[in-house]
Amino acid sequence: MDINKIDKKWQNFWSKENSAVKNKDKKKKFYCLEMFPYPSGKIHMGHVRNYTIGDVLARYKDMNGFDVLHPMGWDSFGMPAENAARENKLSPKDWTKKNIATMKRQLQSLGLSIDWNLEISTCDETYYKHQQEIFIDLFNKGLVIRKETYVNWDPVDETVLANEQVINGRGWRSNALVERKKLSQWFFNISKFSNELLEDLNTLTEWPEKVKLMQKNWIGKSIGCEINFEIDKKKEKIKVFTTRPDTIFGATFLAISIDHPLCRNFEKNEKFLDFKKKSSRVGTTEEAIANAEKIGFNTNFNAKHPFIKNKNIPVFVANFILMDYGTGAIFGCPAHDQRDYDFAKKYKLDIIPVVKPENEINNTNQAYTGDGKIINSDFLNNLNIDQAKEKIIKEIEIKKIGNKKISFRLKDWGISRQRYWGCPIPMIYLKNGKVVPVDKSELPVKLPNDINLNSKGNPLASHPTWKHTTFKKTGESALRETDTLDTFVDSSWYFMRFCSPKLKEKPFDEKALSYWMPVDQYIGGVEHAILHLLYSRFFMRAINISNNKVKIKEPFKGLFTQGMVCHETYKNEKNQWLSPDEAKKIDKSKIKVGPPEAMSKSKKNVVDPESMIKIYGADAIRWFMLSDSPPDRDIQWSDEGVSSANKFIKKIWNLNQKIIERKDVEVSEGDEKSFVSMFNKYLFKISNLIEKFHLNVAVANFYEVTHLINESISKKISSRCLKDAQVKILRIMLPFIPHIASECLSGLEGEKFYLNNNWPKVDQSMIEDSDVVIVIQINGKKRGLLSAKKNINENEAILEAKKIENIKKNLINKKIIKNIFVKNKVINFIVA
RNA sequence: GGGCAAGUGGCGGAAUUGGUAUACGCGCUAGUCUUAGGAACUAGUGCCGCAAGGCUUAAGAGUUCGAGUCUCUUCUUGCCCA
Repeated sequence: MDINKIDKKWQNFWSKENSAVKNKDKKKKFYCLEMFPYPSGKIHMGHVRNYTIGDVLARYKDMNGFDVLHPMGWDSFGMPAENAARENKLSPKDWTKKNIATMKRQLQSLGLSIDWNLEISTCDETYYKHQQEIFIDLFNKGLVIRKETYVNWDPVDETVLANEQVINGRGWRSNALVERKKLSQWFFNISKFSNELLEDLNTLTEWPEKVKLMQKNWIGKSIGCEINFEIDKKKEKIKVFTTRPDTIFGATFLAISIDHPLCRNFEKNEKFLDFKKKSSRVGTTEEAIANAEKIGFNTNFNAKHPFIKNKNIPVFVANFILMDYGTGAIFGCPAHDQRDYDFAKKYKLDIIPVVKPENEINNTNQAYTGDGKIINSDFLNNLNIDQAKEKIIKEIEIKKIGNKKISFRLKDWGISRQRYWGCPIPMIYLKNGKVVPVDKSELPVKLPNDINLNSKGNPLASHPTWKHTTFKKTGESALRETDTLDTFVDSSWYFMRFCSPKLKEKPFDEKALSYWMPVDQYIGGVEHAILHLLYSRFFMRAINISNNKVKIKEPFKGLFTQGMVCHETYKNEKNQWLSPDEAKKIDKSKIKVGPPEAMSKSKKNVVDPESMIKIYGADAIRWFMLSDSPPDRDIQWSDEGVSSANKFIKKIWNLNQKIIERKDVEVSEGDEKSFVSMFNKYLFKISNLIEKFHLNVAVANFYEVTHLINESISKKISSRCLKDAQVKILRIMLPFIPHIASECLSGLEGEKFYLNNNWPKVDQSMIEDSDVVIVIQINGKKRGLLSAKKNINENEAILEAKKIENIKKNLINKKIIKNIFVKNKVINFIVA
């Protein structure tokens, strides 16, 4: 058996006979989608796992009579192409093309049931042209806005980073310390949908709770209120946002952001400028701010406490207040907020407790943020926190000094990137200062090929001619926007494009879209739980607004997040990482073995899928990926595991040969019947397991059923019956190990086996048992088993149970107080 | 610091509604065949014990005739947020 030959044979067959293999009478559509890869060079084991899981489902649904859409594409814009291009002297386009060719070949060598006719690539003009159209549509609907904001500036990559691209104050790719910079940027108005995106999570019943919770926290709805504080010496008021208005009587200071308008008063104040410098060194992430030392600048203004007569509280500028959260100002209640507490301690401000904990023991070295009764608060006293919030908001509204306010953590999505290898933003700047969309007839705005990637900053901006254009309507000269779109935009609608990937006139055909969408099962890594999925949910809604023929709101009906592929890590005596291959060659005593971690190039604990496929064949790799762990948990790569998968593949083949060659034997009706019964139970069980994504358990049952058939070869069972079973089991194994299953099936049934590749039907009459095994317990401990007719009644069962030797023995000299009888399951004798 | 998961043999992991804990795979042990074995096959393999038997799902309590599964407390690990 030449595994590589078999792999090739069937892969060729599938690519040629694609439509013939597909099911003929379709009942219902099924859109099976795995997250498309970034073409970084080669596929890795994570891809193998992701796409194998998806392939099992796609093939399973196909065999069950669904009209299956199972496409693949490339998320092919992005910075690595630029970096690699600089190093390799290949243009980003050529580098990307080369990688796609390699990875496509590798994916095809896995035998995936992907319809490659639908392939798309986000860096193709034919794709990004439509993205530019969508951008303009959204702009015209007011969903694209331009605003000046503070951004996270990555000084190494010279680009703007989204908050989520900043990890521990550093750029996610460059690892450079991120700076604050004020820039004019394009934004998608995602915050407009905050509440909807939050509320509609409830409709996503086929999403993991974990992911929904992460999205919920990310959107971060908080109910609070705004309060206007009067300032002495000044006419204007300070508007404060708080989620804890119930603690207003504990307010002992106001704190405003460095970017707050009131700070203009100190633009020439040396002390303030000094303070500003100090605090800009702290990052912009919430985490960095929370961990940084709290420092402040005393404005010497005083604010009037709105509920306590003649009480004034000082106004500080503080480094832990962000202008783009709430109103950029808060009232500080040190007793019940840790940041305020730290600040108050430092500047010796009053700390007035207003919430009394239910269970005493108030640690006075920190703020108390738990539940309790309100104290020291005039008309709020004795209320609990929720009651107090409600009452104080009412009071504030009556006094007309503020109002209830719902605020969200979710910010608008900044999409401008100062990069070359991305979708050009189709906007132009007119001489009169207006910014208008490019005329749709002029799309796509193409990326130039002659580009100098070694220029500082944005290569498109430094291109000599590219940005010069004319405004079609008037013919006047104009300048192009030189920023490109965040690549998250590319992946926010690719699943819509797959519904009509070749369509030239528009991004998608509405009919095709409403037929295929939503994606029935989306499969990918949990690392995209927040951003990609949230952005896609936003896009679907935005397109609902720009195109009234589209009615679908949620793009992904079902979501499955698979675990990572892990491997032990190895270090040599010099503390350098070693690859598994290198580690094998070195004396074991000289190697430090670390715990399994996600495969990563930096730790060198990677295994190359292509070389594994060459050695073991695609099926063995697929089988191993599915067998060792539940799909949603991490899996640990092991050589033993793959080699045992390989053994199993060989065993299947050998078994198949035995069945083909088996002569007819004397048949025992009883043997055959019990075989068929057991076999049908497996069929039933395995189908259920696949539906529930318990693929590793399905694999375990495949082992069992294979053993069953193997053992039955020497029994008095007709060859016709065994062959029938073998055909059925190969059919249901086909989604897992399609090459060897097809090879064996064609051996059993001839080349045309695929014309009838429906999922085998379970013979329900064969899985109903006439006998059951009842567990006999004494005082809850198992003491015996009773085989009996199904539905045996209590009296009879107890009589039979007492005849069992071990039960008799254990009941000697004991008084039975009570019998517990659960039909077909258990008898429990309670004895004194 | 907060939220959410999870904790079952030497390892990966099974276990409809509470009803035979440890399926299946790896590893290990012994044997058969072989010039050889990192091949194949057969048998065994949770722990303690010679055995009878007892114990066992992170630890401890609780509910129940009966708990891996439900409740509470503690510990540990992972993820997300701060």
